[in-house]
Amino acid sequence: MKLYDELVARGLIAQVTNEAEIREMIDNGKATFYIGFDCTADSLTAGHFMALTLMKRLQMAGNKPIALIGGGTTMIGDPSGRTDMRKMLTKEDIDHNAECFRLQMERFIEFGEGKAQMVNNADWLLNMNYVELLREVGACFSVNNMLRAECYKQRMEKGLSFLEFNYMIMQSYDFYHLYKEYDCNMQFGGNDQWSNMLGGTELIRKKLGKDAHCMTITLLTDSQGNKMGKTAGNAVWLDPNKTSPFDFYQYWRNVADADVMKCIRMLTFLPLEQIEEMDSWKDAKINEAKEILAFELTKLVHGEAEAEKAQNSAKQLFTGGGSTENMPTTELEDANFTDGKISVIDMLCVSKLAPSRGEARRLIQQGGVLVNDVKVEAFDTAFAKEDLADGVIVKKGKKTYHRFIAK
RNA sequence: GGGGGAAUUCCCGAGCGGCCAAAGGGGGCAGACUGUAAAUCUGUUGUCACUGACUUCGGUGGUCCGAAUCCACCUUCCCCCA
Repeated sequence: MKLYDELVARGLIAQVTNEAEIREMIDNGKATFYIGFDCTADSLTAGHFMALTLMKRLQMAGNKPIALIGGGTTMIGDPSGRTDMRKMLTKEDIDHNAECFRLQMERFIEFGEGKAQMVNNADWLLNMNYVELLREVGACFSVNNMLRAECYKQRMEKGLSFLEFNYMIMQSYDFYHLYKEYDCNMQFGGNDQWSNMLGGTELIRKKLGKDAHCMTITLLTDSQGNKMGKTAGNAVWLDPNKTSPFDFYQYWRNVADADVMKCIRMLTFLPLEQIEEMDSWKDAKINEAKEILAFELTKLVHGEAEAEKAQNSAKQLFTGGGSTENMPTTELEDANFTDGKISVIDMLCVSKLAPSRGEARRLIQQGGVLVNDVKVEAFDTAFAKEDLADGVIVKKGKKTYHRFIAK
C-alpha cells in the first residue's frame, strides 16, 4: 500500500488542498514539507507526538521534513480554537522552550545532511520591519476573509486582540519563506491549523504565482469528543521528568475501549494487517490491545528498556507478583520522622500523593489508602522508621502506587 | 473620543450588607459495580492544630459593629455609538 492510502486507512488525514497532487507527491517522495511547533511549554506533549510520527512516516517514504520551531510565532500566540488569550511568554522562556523541543525531537527524528532539517522562525520573524511587512504581505490579505476564518470564530465572541489576529500572517509568512528558501512545497499540521495554513498557500500564490499544498492531521479525540493526551487538564508530556514513563504507559493503558483501536491506528507503526486482526478483539481481550498500545508508544517515546520496565511494573501491580523496582519511590529522611515515627498523613503529603493534609485525611476517611494491602482506618496511623527499612507500598485509590523506604 | 456592562473558589456560573468557605453544573478525587474500560449510583472537593480557627470573591484604600455584596480610585476585558 502506498503512503497516502495508508494515511487514509489510519484515519490520519483530515483535510487536503488537492488530493490527487498530494497523493502523487508524497507517494513518490517529492514533498518537502514542514510542521510548525510553537514552544509554549518546556516539553512536547502527546499531541505533538502524533505530528512527529507523521513526520516520520513521510520521511520513511522519502519525503524531506522540516521541523519548524516557533521561536517567533510563540511571541504572538496562536488564538486558534482558544476562548481566551494565551499568557504572553518572555523571550527567555521561549528560547528555553525551543531548546527543550529541539532536544526532544532529535531523539525521535533524524536530523542532518539529507535528512530532516530544523529551523526556527525567530530567525526571520523577529527582525522584520513593520512597514515593510505591511507592504510586502499585508497587502495580500483581506481582513474580511480573515475574520471569516474558522480559527477566529470562537474569538469573535469573546474578543480577539490585534496581536493574535496577526498570528495567521506570521504563519503564512513562514510558509512563504520556507517555500522560497527551502523549496518547501507542503505544510502539515493539526486540523485546527487549517485556516492558518491556507493563509500560507494564498500568500505563495499571490506573491509567487505558485501552488503549494496543505494537509491536516485529524486531531486525536476520544469517544466523548475531548482532546486526548490530557489528564485532569494537564498534558501528557514526553519529558520523562514531567510525565514518568510509567505514567505515560498507564495513560495509554487506560484509554477507553472505544478509543484503543483508533489510537493504535493513528499513533503506532504496527502494520495495518496486524491492526485489522486486533479490530475484532472484544471485552476482556481488548485489554491486550491496550497493553500493545501502551507498550508501543512508550517504546517510541522512551525506548524499549523503559517500556519494558513500565509494562512489568504495571503487570506486577495489577496482576500481582514480581518485584517493585520501578515504582515511583520516596526515600524518607530522618527529618521526616518525629520521635522515630511518621504518620500516614505525612507520608501522603511528603510524596505529593495528597496535595494537602486535609486531602490526605479525606482519602483515609473514604477508604482510599492501603499500606501493604491493608486499609488504613485511623488518621493517626503511623510507622516507625524500622517498619520502613525494607520499604512499604502505599496504594492510593485503585491505580496509584507509591513505595516508601527509610534511608 | 462618548455611553453602558463585567471581573467570584480548578472551569462555567449564582450570590448583591450578617444565615457565605460562598447555590448549581462541569471537572477532579474516593467508594460500590467491573476488565487497570465505559455507563451508573454514593460520598467528597480552600488551609490548618478539622465539631474550632484562619485565608479567599481583579487591585488599593474607605464606609459600617459587620463587605464577595456599598463608596472612591486603579487594572483588565466586553458591548453600543463615533
